[in-house]
Amino acid sequence: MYPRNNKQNDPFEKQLMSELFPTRRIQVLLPLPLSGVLDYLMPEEMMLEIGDFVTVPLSGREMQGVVWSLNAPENDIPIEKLKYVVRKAELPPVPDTLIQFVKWVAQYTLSPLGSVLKMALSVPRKFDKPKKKIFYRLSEDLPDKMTPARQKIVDAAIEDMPLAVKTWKEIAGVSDGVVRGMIKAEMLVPVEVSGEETFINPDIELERALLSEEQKQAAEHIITQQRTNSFRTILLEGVTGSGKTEVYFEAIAECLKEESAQVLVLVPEISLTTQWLDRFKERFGSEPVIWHSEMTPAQRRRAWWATIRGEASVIVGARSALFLPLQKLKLVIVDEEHSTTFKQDEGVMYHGRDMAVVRAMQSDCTIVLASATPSLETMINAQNEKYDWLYLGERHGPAELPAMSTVDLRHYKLRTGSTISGPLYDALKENLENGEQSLLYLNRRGYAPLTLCGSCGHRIECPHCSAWLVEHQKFKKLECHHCGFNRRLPEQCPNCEAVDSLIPCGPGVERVAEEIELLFPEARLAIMSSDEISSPSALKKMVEKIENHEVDFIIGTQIITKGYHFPMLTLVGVIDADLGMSGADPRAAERAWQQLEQVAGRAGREKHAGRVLFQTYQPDHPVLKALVSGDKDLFLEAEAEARENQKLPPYGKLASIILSGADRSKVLSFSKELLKKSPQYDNVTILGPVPAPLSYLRGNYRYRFLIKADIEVNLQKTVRDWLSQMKTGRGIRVQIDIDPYSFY
DNA sequence: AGCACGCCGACT
DNA sequence: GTCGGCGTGCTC
Repeated sequence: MYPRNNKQNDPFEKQLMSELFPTRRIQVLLPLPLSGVLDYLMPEEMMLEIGDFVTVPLSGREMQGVVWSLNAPENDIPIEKLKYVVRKAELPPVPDTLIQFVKWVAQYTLSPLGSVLKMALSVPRKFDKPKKKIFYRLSEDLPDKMTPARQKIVDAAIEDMPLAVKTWKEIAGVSDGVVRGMIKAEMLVPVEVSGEETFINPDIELERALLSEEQKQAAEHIITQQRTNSFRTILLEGVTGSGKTEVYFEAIAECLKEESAQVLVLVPEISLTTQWLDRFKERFGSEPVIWHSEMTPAQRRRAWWATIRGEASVIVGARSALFLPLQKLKLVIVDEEHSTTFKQDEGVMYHGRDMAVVRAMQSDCTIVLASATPSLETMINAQNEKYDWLYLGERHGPAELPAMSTVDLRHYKLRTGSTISGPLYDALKENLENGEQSLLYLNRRGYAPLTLCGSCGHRIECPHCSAWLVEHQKFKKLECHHCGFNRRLPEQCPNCEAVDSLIPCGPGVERVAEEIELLFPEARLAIMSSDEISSPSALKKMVEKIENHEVDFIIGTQIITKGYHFPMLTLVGVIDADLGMSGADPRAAERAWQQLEQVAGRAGREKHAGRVLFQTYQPDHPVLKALVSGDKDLFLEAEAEARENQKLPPYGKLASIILSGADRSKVLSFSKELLKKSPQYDNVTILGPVPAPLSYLRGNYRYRFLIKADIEVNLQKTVRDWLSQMKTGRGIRVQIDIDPYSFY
C-alpha cells in the first residue's frame, strides 16, 4: 500500500518512499509573488499532467498550485529537501493556452510568474465539491389552472431543464410568488441537482434586428475570418449609434453554431454595462456569463466552473476575464477598445486590450477591437494593414458630429465663482425653454478641487500625498482623490486659524450644480458622478430617469461618457475643455480628444440636431481646432507625426520605473546610484530620476525614471539587466510599468 | 501571501 | 527581566 495523504511528507515515510520508488522531481507554480517554480516530488500513483491543480506543502501549511513541468532539471536543492505533492484536485487541468498566456504576461510586464498565476486562480473555494441543490422543472401534465403569469413561465421553459426559483423568475419576468405558487400546484417539479446551476446558453435562433447593408458586410467579414481558425485582428470602427454591437452580435451568433465554442467579450467597466446586457438579452434570450472583480464569491465560482468545464459560451468581463480557463476560445471582442480603464496600473501592470490580442493570437482566433474613437495605436495598426479595418457610418465627415463651437473665455470672462459663460447660459436657457435636455460635462468630482485660506494663502493638502484635498459639500468633507484620505471640512484655517477665511477654488460638479440651481431654479437637475452613483442599480435608476425625461440638466463627470443613449439630449456644455490637454502624458491630447468627442457624441443622437459648446482659454489648441472642424483625420495625422518624431508609442517603447519609500533621502540616493548604472545605448534614453507626478503618495516618497527606447530594442531585457545590477535596498520599492498610461 | 525570525519599547 | 511591535526574508 502506498502511504496516503500527507503522511509521505513525514521524514521516515519519505525516506522509505524514495528508497522504494524512483522519485520524480516536478515543478509546481504557486500563486505567490515568486518569479519561478518550486520543485516537488510526484507520488508514483498520482497520474499528474501539466496544468493539473495540486495541493502542496509549503512551510508548514498547504497551498494550491499548478503543475508547470513534469521534468524538473537537477538543481542545488537536494532531493531530500523536496516534499511530496499532497493531492491532485478533481478539476480539469489548466488549458495549455492559459499557461502560455500566463508566461507571456509575466515576461512582458516583468512581473513574477506566480503573481500572474494568482490572477488566474483567484477563485474562492475552487476545490470544493459543489453542493446539491433543489431545482424545478416543468411538469409533463399541466393542469388547466392557468394564469397569464404562469403561462409566461411555461413559455420561458427550455424543454424540461431544471432551474432555480430565481432563474425562473428572471427568465419569465414574473415575481417569485408565481413560481412558488406553481411549485405548490405541482406544475413545477423539484429535482435534486448536483453542482452549480448551469448557465442558460444563448439562443442564436432568436429573431435579430434588421441589419443595414453596411452592417451585414462588416459582420460577414468577421464571420469569414473567424471561420479560418487563425489569428487576425479586426478594427470595427463606427460612430456611436452606428450599430457596432449588432455587427459583432452576428459574429457571436455564427461562432456559437460550433459545438462548445467560447466567445470572450471584454468591456471597460462591467458594472456600467446594464444597457449592453439588456441588448444581449434581447438578442440571445439570456444573459451571458459575467466576470468582474466585484462579484460575490459564489458568482465567481459559478462563472469559473462554467468556463473551465467549457459550458460557458459567451463570457463578458472586465480585463481580468482574460485569465479565465477558457477551453475553446473562438472569438474575442474588445468593446470600447480605446478605453484607458483596460490598463491595470497596480500589481501586474498589463493592458487588457493588448493582452487580449496576445490571448487571441495564442488561441489562433479572431479578435475584434470595437470603438467609436479608436486609440491612436490601433488606428496606426489598421492603417499599416496589420489589422483589418471595418467602419460603419460616414467616417469623420463634419456633418456626422453635432455642431461644435468654442467659447473663448478670454473674451467671455467668467464672473468670480461662476463657471457658466454668457453664451453657454443662453444656450442652456433656450434648451430648457424648448423642453430639451442639456448636459454639462466636467471631469471633476466634488465641489472645489482646492481650498485656499484667504488670509494666509495656505492650501489644504493631503498629509499622505502631494495633492490638494477636494471639497465635497455632499459629505461636508475634504477628500484626497488619490489615497482616499478625508477629514471634516474645517471652520478655521488649519495653518493660521483664521475663521471663515477658507475659499473654495475652481469648479467641481457639485459647484456647477449649485450655480445651475441659482440660474434656473425651476429646472430639474441630476448629478452623475461616482459620488452620486455608488452602485449599478443607482446608475440604472439615474439612466432611466434621464431617459424618461424627468431631468432637464445633467451635470456629470466622465462617468457619463460610457455609452448611454439619451435621445432628448441636444446640448452639451464642456465646462473646462482645457482640462487634461497638457502635462507629461504623451497621450493627453488623444485622451482629451476621445473624451470630448464622446461627450459631443451624447448630443442629438436621434432626430434633434445637437450642439456642443467648449469653454476654453486656448481655442487654438490643435485638439479643439480639430474637434470644431470635425476633421478627425487631421488631428490623428498631427498627433501621429508628433509621436513619431518623439519616438513615443507606438513608434517607440516606453517604460516607467517608480522607486518609492518612506525615507526620502534613501529613495533619492538609491535613484542616483541606479542612474550611474543606467544602460548606455544610442537607442535608449533614460529620463530621471524626477519626483513622480505624485511625489508623495500614501506615505511614500516617489521618484520616477522614464525609459524611452527605439522600437527594435528589447525593452524588458534592458530594464531587467539594468535593475539586476542593484539589489533593492531596504525600504525601497521598485515598480516597473511597461508602456505606462497613468502618469501618477 | 503567510509565517518565523529578529531586534527595540512598555509592562507583570 | 519578558511580551510584542511589525520590518525582513524564505518558502521546494
